[in-house]
Amino acid sequence: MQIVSWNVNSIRVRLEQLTSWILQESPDLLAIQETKVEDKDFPESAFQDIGYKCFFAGQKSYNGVAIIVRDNTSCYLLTPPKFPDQQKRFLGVNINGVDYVNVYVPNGSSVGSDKYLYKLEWLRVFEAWVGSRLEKNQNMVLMGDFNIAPKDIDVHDPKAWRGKILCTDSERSVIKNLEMLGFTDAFRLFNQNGGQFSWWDYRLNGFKRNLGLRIDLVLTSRNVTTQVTEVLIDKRLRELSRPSDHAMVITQIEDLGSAQ
DNA sequence: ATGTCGCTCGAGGAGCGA
Repeated sequence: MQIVSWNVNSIRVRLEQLTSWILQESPDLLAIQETKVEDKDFPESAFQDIGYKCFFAGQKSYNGVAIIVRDNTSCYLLTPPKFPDQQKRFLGVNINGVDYVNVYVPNGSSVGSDKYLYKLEWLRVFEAWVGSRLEKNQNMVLMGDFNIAPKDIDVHDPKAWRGKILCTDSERSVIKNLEMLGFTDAFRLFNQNGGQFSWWDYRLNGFKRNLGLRIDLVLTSRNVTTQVTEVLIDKRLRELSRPSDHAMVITQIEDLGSAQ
């Protein structure tokens, strides 16, 4: 099972990049964030034309998530948590007994702002949902744009970012709490190096200078972690003209015998 | 270094969010 997380930053602008990539790589599942499109305008047929089907939860202008799978994939949608409002940031499916949960965690703007408080509240609801869901199903993959750099090694300039948005102890404690539930930051199973980022600001020529953060994560539950064989950050689409500001995270998971 | 994108509203460019 090859699964991909990508913050597309407008699926309409990046549609050609995305469908071309799918045709080349034939992934099994894509979790897409920041589609920025209402459901009635989601470009569903572009994926149907290449043999994939879509689930999507969108809104005008902001946010929006989608899960794209092969059209013969047998799956059902998960019931989302009760979040504080209607922003479209969560979409989960179950395939062969494994939950794939796609999240676009609020950015939080700046520490202390209303948006920051909303982010922490949203994360509290999410964390509680994960805890209760785990009691029913121990096979879980949490993936998406978490808008949290888990550790200083995930930040190009930890001193400059210390205590700033995406790097506060309050945000990072959410990752630690999920780890206490048994989840693992799968990328770090295979790569302990610094300088490994998934997002670079469009400004300041951030990508070419590798001024990035690793905020796009795949967190696997204990049962799944043992089956993960590879996690890569694929920067190829970030190198194209008119790129998203995020790179893809690609994860390979072997079959889960116990999950069937 | 207020830097760059994408979106909306509405018809040109300001304002918002990231």
